[in-house]
Amino acid sequence: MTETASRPTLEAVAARAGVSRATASRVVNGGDGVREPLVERVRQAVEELGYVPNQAARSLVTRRHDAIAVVIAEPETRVFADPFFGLQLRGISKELTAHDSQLVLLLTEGRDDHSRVGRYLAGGHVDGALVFSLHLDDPLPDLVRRAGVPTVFGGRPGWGDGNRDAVYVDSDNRGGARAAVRHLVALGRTRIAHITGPLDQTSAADRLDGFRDVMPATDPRLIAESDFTPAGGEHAMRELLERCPDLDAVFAANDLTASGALRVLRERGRRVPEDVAVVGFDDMLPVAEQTEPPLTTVRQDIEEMGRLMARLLLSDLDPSARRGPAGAPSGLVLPTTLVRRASA
Amino acid sequence: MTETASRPTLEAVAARAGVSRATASRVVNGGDGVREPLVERVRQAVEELGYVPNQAARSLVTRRHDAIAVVIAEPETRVFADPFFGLQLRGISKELTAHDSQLVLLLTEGRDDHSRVGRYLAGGHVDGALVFSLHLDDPLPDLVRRAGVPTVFGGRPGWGDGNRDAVYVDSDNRGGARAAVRHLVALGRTRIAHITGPLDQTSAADRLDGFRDVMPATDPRLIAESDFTPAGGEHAMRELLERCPDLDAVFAANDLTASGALRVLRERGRRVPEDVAVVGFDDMLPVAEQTEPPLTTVRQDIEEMGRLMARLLLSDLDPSARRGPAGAPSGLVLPTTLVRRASA
DNA sequence: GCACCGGATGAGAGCGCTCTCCGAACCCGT
DNA sequence: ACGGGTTCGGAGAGCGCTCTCATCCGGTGC
Repeated sequence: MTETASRPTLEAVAARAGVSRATASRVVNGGDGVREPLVERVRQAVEELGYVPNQAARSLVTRRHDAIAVVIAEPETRVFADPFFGLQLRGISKELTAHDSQLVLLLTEGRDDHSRVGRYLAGGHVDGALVFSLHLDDPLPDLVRRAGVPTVFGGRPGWGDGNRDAVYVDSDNRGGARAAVRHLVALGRTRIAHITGPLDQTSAADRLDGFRDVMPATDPRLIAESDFTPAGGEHAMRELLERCPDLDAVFAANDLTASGALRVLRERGRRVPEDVAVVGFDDMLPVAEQTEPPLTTVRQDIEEMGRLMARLLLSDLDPSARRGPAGAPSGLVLPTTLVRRASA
Repeated sequence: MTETASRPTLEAVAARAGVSRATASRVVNGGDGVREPLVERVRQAVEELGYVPNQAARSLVTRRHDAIAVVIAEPETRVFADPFFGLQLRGISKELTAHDSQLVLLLTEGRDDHSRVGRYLAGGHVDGALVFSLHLDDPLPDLVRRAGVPTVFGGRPGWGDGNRDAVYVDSDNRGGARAAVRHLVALGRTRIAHITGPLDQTSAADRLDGFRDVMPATDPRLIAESDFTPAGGEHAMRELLERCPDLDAVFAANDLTASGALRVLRERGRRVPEDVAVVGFDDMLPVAEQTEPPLTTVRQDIEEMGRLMARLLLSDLDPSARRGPAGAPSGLVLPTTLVRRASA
């Protein structure tokens, strides 16, 4: 115990158990085809020596790494201003843990950093990748595809080039938007405005589509493009009030935007929800619960989304559960639910 | 190019460059002691073949992994409700990238999961660890120490057992709290209350200490223990108003708590900041900027904290820059700054 | 009782890399 | 030109593991 020596090897375990390295290996890897008494002896040796397999040596021969990369590409610092990724990571982590896989986190640092990620993925250091690519013009999906690593995307990637058969998990942005707007309609609102997110992101585009599904003939002046930020929400709200002073509801593409809109409405003396009903999207708790009044919004199960991505990837990697090349479900969409608070 | 064959090995590079594997290796690892023309030839071969070193093979012999673990131990889902860890991760990632190291993320799933992390760290899969352990009674620091992996802590760990010489990076919670309270004093406030965080976390304890530094003789009824949540803040604020209706300022241990307090103050008709001035802590943007009124608070440079942790760990690992065993700075405390908004 | 069979075990060959020798080549001074 | 010192480059031994194969065992059918 006092020895600073290196960790025990399989060899040592085998010696202690009085078996060959091969048998020891078999036991360590599940023990199939080894008779019980031997299994027991090896197990005990492992225990006594505190043996932990050397992953590097193992990878060298198996070419598996029991590790997957999580790539988060977001130039903005904004990324972590919201709990979104954190929750996804949590979901991913849970699933990976259950499969004894490790999570290698790759954050791209600015626009030029993509090649580093590409090189890493192509380098075969991980068994697969979960990629969060939010922008339509993001070079990342392409890069990843070329790296030839099994990949699952978080959020529907833009339909560039070869992304049509990309595997992804997304929440039902469109359906959620529909639910939100229908809720406003049910409230008797007729002049319903929409503050969009940046439309180069599929989530924002899908939410806009959902809005249009319910309000196909809406006055274009009731739609203001924005950027998912509170400041953007304020700006858009001012614009909308100017263009359409008679609006009686706002569906904001996310909670941050909604909070900005709320502020402007208050400032202009419009009561919420009496004069103007407001619905957000995301159910970003620290925001949605703290607005004045608390925000009615659309919740997505973000952690579940992460978990699902991981599960999908892992099943993709597991040869024993290989899905047919055809008919593979390439997109998985999680339901969203409306959370009623005070704002609508 | 069409071949699905495995990636090129050093052997292949060497062959193509017309040198031995050893020389190729030397070039790949910096090229010291190899003459220019050969270096060039090898570089070119690497380029042409798209050679990427097999990290597993390399680790097997060097016993380095160029990877560090980031351990985040937080039983609550709360963790990612705030951008704190995200920003730290960003800082850490930046620093690691600059050193060609990878980031392996380990999230503990509940109380019983510590042993898994301990095993992983002890397993020698990573070169070092950055550990976020927020609770005084957290078993993690102990575990990590026993795993014998070089470690830097994020946030001052509790002074349990052998933690006295733990290396950590923290922000100046105490100093920040002092600044916050001094600001309130400068505003002429005399009945200043403090809503604490959970006092089993060093950050909360340190902030309380800072409060006491400035208000040593404060009425104990002006201190309410809470839990860093908005709901907790509401509860504490109600309690405080009941006990001390004449209070004219509140220093909340974090922004979430402050937002809850703000809501109660508004509900009770106290004007902020006229009747009661409020200061928070963290400068958690989505919250602090959105409260009504916007929150005066204490900002900490979280990303820098992450970066510093990584730098510290890496320099610890780098034998060429080995610091003396004695006199090693074990704690690094980053400054905090007061951000004035409208609430105080 | 003997050839035969199937399953459990061991021997050994690598996986791709680094790094320690060593020999070869080259520099200088004389 | 030649010896002594310096580099530079190559050969080869592993790092710890998995996995194929050969081996060996006990049992079965005739």
